[in-house]
Amino acid sequence: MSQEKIRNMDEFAALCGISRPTISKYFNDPNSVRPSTRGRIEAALKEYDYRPNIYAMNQNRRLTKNIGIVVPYLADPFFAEIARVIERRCIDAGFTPTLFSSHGEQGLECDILDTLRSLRPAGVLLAPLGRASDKKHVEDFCRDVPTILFDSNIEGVGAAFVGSDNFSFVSQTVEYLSRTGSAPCFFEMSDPANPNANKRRHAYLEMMRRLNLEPHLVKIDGTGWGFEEIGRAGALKVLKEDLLPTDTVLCSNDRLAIGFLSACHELGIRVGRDKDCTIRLASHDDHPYSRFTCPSLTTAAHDYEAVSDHAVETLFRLIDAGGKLETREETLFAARLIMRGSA
Amino acid sequence: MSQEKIRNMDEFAALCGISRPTISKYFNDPNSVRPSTRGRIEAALKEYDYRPNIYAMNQNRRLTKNIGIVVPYLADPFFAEIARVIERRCIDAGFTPTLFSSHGEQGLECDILDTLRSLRPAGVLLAPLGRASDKKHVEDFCRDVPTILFDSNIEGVGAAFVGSDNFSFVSQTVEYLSRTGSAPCFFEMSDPANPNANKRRHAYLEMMRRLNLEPHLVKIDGTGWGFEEIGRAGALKVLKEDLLPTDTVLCSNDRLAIGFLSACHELGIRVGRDKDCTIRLASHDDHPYSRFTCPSLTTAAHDYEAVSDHAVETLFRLIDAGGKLETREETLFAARLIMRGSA
DNA sequence: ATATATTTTTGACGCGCGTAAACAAATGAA
DNA sequence: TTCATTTGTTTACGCGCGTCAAAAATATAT
Repeated sequence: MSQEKIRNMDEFAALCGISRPTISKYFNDPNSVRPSTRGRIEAALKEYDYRPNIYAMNQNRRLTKNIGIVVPYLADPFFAEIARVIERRCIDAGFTPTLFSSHGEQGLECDILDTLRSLRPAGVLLAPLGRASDKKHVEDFCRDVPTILFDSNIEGVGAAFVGSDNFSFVSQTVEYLSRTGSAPCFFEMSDPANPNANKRRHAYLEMMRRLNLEPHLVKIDGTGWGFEEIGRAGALKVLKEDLLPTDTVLCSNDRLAIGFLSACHELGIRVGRDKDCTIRLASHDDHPYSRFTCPSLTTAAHDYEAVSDHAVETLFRLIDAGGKLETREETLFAARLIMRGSA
Repeated sequence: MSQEKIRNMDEFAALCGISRPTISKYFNDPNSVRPSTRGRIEAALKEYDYRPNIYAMNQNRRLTKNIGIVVPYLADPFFAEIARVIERRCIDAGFTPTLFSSHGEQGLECDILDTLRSLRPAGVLLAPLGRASDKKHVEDFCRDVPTILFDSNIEGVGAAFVGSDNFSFVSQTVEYLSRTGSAPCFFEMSDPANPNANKRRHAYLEMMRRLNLEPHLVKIDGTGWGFEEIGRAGALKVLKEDLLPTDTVLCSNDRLAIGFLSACHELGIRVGRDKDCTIRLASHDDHPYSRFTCPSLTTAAHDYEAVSDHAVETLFRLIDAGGKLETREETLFAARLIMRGSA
């Protein structure tokens, strides 16, 4: 490789023996130039390893090749994992994804959207905070920037929503638990941040009604995104004060369940299907750690692949369509029940 | 707020009744203009909510206000957490951090560094993959871009290294375990990706030597970043084949320990300090989930705050100094022993 | 070989802002 | 008031690239 540094596209074009506009065209879409010239450019590219200045590119392009990915809480491995898959797909499609985490804070989510707006991205994949979101702010943003919501829906906001079908999650766990033992109570935060939590509660109530069973909601206190600790503290209280209406517990999500298991262990309560167990516990999400809990967690799994794939594909369609879809699409993917040791 | 959209700094300057260069100066450093003019600018800013075009800014600035943060594996809550803290510090200091995850892949780490190079960041905080890194590539990068390494050191690369003192971790756990029961064997991957793992092994051997105890290394197979599964599989094998030389196990890191606990539960082996427990287990890192395992994990904790703070402060010093430090600094922070249920 | 379609070149302008120099105005102390 | 100092204005240029129109070169079909 030659050592001389190339300052700009003009110099590189001169070294190629090709005009600058053609080089520019190549970088916008390598297939838009004749194969023979493409070959010459790529040969020179190997030789001199030139890269166009992104800032100059993005300043003049009407639309950048950037894609924003926003998740509510990156320290949650669930989001870390889904972000990883989405990131990869964007890169493979020739885009430049940038990852942001709202860290559970409304102010930060707003800041991120403002920053994102000035990045003029081709599109954005946004998993909003949910109830903690500044709804108007998100709405305004989505009006200006082609955005797909995922994981957590805000009615009417964004060009499309891609997520999981909460009823599918809960119906499977409730059905399984009821069929194989006693019916579950539903363990959740009294004031959940995520709208999925509300959908899951409704699904639980609906399923119990269909099965002609009496529903029991066990609501625990706590705010923020430290779900494990909230679940642990709530479970300790409920268990100590003997407030559990059934011996079968269905947690709204896995992170609460992880806390619940911790509390059980602390109190010497055995969880699982075995004879010496007094509690059965199941949950939702198939959190990356749920297979390593003690006992491993019976849960309903997101179809990670399907959600990420479809979210990304919808975004690409949206971008191709110029930022507008005829109608707002909502796509929900079914859950898959994963039976493990806890129930 | 007025509705007319402002296209550029010229228009905004006209609306302020102030010249464009002064506006430009303000955005580079609000304190560089007289308080009275600053007030007028900020008043107009509220009125018209103008934001300068980042691309045009960065194209012309000799140095951008961007800071790159690179971690080896974002789905590991340990890195997610440390990235969160660092991100916040950068924002508060007026920089624009961008987060990247190498996802455990050498190729991706190289790509990220290339991308980062063309972003012309003011500085980079890099936690390299470690042994899986393309050392030459990282070295080349660090020569061109002001970079602080953290978490995982590469000798002589980057302007400084900030991390934890592995000897401090291991000495405390080994001392504690030996004093309160039998001496531990050391449970680790036979081919660990992270250089910290090697330092920890050496520290274990050294501590055992000092205490006049016989060391035992238990090495398990596995590659990649799925440490929990590797730890679980390894522990299953070791436990089933009765290869454990002692009843006290010290894991190289918490994620392996989480897998180990999972295996123990599967085999009906009780872990902890109680009379009916047959194994004591301790580890290192104070992983965010280690307090929720069953039993909760006795571990040596990173001083997250100190590491992130010092890494960021060193980077700011580096940036102020124009990208070069007189000598390469290495700062290590001591661990704090956290006694929980597992040992 | 000729006509037609495709690709490339040339030349030029614009994007929005950084920055420098020379000058004007405001400030503050003597 | 006067002079020195800070702060702001004016003017002008440059950054690296997108993009357009017209002309030239090349490829494909007849």
